[in-house]
Amino acid sequence: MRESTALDQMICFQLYAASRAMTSLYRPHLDPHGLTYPQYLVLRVLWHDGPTTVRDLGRTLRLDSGTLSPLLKRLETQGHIRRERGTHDERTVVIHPTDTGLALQEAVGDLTQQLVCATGLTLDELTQLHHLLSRARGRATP
Amino acid sequence: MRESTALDQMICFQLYAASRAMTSLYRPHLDPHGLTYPQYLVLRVLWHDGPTTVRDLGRTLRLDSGTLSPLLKRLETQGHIRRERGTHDERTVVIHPTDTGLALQEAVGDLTQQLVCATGLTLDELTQLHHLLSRARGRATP
DNA sequence: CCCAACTTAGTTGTGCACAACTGAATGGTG
DNA sequence: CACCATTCAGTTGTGCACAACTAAGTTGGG
Repeated sequence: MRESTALDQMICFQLYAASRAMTSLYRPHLDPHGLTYPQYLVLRVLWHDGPTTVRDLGRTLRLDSGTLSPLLKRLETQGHIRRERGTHDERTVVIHPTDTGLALQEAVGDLTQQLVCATGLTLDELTQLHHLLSRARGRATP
Repeated sequence: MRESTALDQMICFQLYAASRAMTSLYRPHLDPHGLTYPQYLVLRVLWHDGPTTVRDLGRTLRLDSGTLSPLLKRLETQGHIRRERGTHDERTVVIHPTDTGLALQEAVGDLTQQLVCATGLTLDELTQLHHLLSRARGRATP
């Protein structure tokens, strides 16, 4: 454990490392279902909000079409989602979860609880962390 | 600003989004020097510690050789580093910063200060955030 | 009505991350 | 000494991220 480097003082590196570490905690739970973490995030939005445009997925997850388009193509190939042109705006594409896509919600289960435990932080600390991250991100992404 | 989704409750998503947002704050400062954020992290280690093995870079940054090898090849092509076989252990490769690599330290300057300000968090909050991230990451990466 | 500015989704190209693997070097054990 | 598990750097293949671009659709001002 090397704590002497100036790196360790850098919030950005901490975020970078913590984000990858947390994602790697999700991997063993998602891999069996053939999902990646970003794919899981897309499905979570669909589970929660129902059919959603690519545009709104991008707004919610802060990802652009350059990232989402190929990701959605893979989810479509796997049979988890279905694309549909918008009716009153032909530019938009509405992403619909399929039955198998909806079934994944039960199959994957609630990972949040387990992974929150894996960090070993108390509920208070997690709330604090959540709050600080929201504030930091709020400024960074106008 | 949509705060109603269950996503917003997820620490992991917050980390994921905050990490990308912070990295994007570094980008305009690093782009002019032809550096990416991970390349900048490698150089920071070299500036601080001097010549370092690929193995130790990986330990410090939590990256494996699959990520570092091509990254280091690009830094070498740019003339910022130099590779050298270890003397008493022929398996290791020691990464040396070149003169131009060292010169980048002055050229890039101290970004931490500016970017810490960009988040709009107080010093206390940043210290808290640093502490919480260290703790969360400590458990996640044994 | 018309067209220029904008929005939307997709493509292309580059550079991470990471799993799985390769091959060379090392070091301990019989 | 011989052998074998381990370590180290690198390669291969897949899937994000993101900049820059394209093409189709929409919209508002003249």
